[in-house]
Amino acid sequence: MGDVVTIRDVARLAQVSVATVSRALNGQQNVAPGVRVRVLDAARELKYVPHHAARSLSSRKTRTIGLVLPDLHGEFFSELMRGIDLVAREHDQHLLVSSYHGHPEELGVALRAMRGRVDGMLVMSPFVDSSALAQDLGDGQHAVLINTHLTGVGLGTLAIDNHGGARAMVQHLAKQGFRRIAFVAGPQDNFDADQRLRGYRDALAEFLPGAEPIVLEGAFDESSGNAAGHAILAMAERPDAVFAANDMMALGCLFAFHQAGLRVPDDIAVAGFDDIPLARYVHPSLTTIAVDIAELGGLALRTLLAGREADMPRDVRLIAPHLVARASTRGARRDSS
Amino acid sequence: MGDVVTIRDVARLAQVSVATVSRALNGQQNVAPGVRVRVLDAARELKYVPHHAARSLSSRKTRTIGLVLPDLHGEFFSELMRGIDLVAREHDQHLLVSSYHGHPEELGVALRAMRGRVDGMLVMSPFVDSSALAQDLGDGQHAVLINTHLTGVGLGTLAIDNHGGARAMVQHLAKQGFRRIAFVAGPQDNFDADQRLRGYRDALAEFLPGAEPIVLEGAFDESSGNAAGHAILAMAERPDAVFAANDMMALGCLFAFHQAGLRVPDDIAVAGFDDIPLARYVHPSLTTIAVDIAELGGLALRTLLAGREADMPRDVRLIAPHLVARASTRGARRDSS
DNA sequence: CTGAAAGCGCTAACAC
DNA sequence: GTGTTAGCGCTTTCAG
Repeated sequence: MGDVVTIRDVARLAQVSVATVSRALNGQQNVAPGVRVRVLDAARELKYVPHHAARSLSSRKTRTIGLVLPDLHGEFFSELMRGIDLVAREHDQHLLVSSYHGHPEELGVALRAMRGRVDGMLVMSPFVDSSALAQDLGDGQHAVLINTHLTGVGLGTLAIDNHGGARAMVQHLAKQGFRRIAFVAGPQDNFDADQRLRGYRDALAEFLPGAEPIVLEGAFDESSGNAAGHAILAMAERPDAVFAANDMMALGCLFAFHQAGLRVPDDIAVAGFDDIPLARYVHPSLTTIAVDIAELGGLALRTLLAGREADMPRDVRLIAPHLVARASTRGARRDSS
Repeated sequence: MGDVVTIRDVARLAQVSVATVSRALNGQQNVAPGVRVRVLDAARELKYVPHHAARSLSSRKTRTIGLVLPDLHGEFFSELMRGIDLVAREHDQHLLVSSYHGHPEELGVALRAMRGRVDGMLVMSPFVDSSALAQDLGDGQHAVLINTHLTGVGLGTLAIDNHGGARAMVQHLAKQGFRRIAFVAGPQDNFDADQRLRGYRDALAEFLPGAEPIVLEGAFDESSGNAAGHAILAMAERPDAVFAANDMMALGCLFAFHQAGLRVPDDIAVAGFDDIPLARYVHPSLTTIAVDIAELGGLALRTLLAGREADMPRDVRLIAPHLVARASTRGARRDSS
């Protein structure tokens, strides 16, 4: 147990009081230059490191921010964390990570467990109904929501513009000459999935008035996408393009069509959403909507950090994704508009 | 600022002393049943949540473990964290995550910053020379190393058996009938890369005695793999198989060969290491060595947690990876041995 | 500029 | 069983 060296030891060695040590170490101005040097030397010699719990108990600051996520699976969260970590480091903040493992009912526990450990938190709750969140966030906790649908609680929110992204994709497909565009939806209780579906419907009405929406169920994973692909193959009047609510499902479709001997995009076009790394490597490469997830995370933290000084922006800020046109939707016709 | 409710408020409402509140809330036995109920009710009514910093200052426990990583990029770290998080939750531990962004010199800072914040830490330092680590870990800090080469400091280590994995791959290639097996190495200062190279050399001597090692430089990324692929294409006496030290480089090779019109595996076989998700989706699907990263992380945490009670195992425990044979190394001949 | 001292909110002896 | 009290290691008035 070598970690017994406290501020007192430093004070003794430097022949000053603990108060002076504290001031010197925290870079305050009212310390005589010579004394400061003595303190710093003593601290270095003893390898003194301030004890965090003590410091945060008395200063009421933790210099750490909490990150409450639904899960830790996959590339989305790793990218999100990376973006957050970059900004955290910039502001010398630590990151306390917690996942509630897809169980919304554990979200409250996770949030409460952060009391006294963090100065603020970033919370993500991708469920359509996040109202339970409001209670656990009720008190003066600083928080910013990520991709979470919860308004009227005075919290800032950063989210991906799913509606706009889906709209851009439908527009692209229409421009490429596709006329019967099917949509493979995501989980019903997922807010992102819901917005993408709405974007599809709205854009269809806008760019292909008269075209009927063709919506298939899906669950954001490859196998449900594959199933949707087979369902499409079995349709009497087959669509000429499929837009899946995320890339994994689009890949599932792609494989279903491959197996059936269809050529993509000649026989049928396929598009996804997210731009996962795989998207550019499959054959044909997948047209999709790219989201800068790291930016989403970084911006969320910046919002949180800024909110502690000024008033927190209470609005929903949307991150605009962009279309990445690849081979899987290369158009039959070339009507430019 | 609703978080002003302290243990005192609960004590007052429940008409007991703070000590009793503490005991009741911490589930100690010496509390009268009726009193316990009163305390619990009061706590619930006031929405009391213990203040972490205060608790850990006085109890000298933080119930959190630190995770110090070289980076947060990509699937390896996300899987590692997922495995760790699973075990952490099991033991009701929080996770403080910190990355030193590939700068070994910042590792010490990261480690020191954890003082008083964690009960122990999981540290990963993939550099061949991790000796600087020893100093910053010198005191009685509980720690377990992950994929880190540092012996003699009395710390447990969990690592992937890179040597064994590379050996298994060479054996597989030899069994498939390949005779001139080239190796695309990883960064020189990376410990995993170094061990994989050794495994290749040793296995070559073992399974194909007389065959000369053919080693190309690489940097663990796709472009260096691609460059190595082109270098191989330019060789007078071309190898019939390429084993890259990781999957991304193997993919780079694959694309180089595709571009050159070579057929894999008929003209040349390609193999990687890691089994990233992409590996099964490329064409031809990539033979590789699969590592259960989540298990690596989970086991590391278990080791850390166990070490606090019993004596920490000071040895290096190796996680055995396994061969995943796919299309990219389908053999020309069928000599079984 | 510096020191003494009062807490921060909680746990853990130690009494009763 | 329960209350009193002394810290945990640090920051922060408040004097000087």
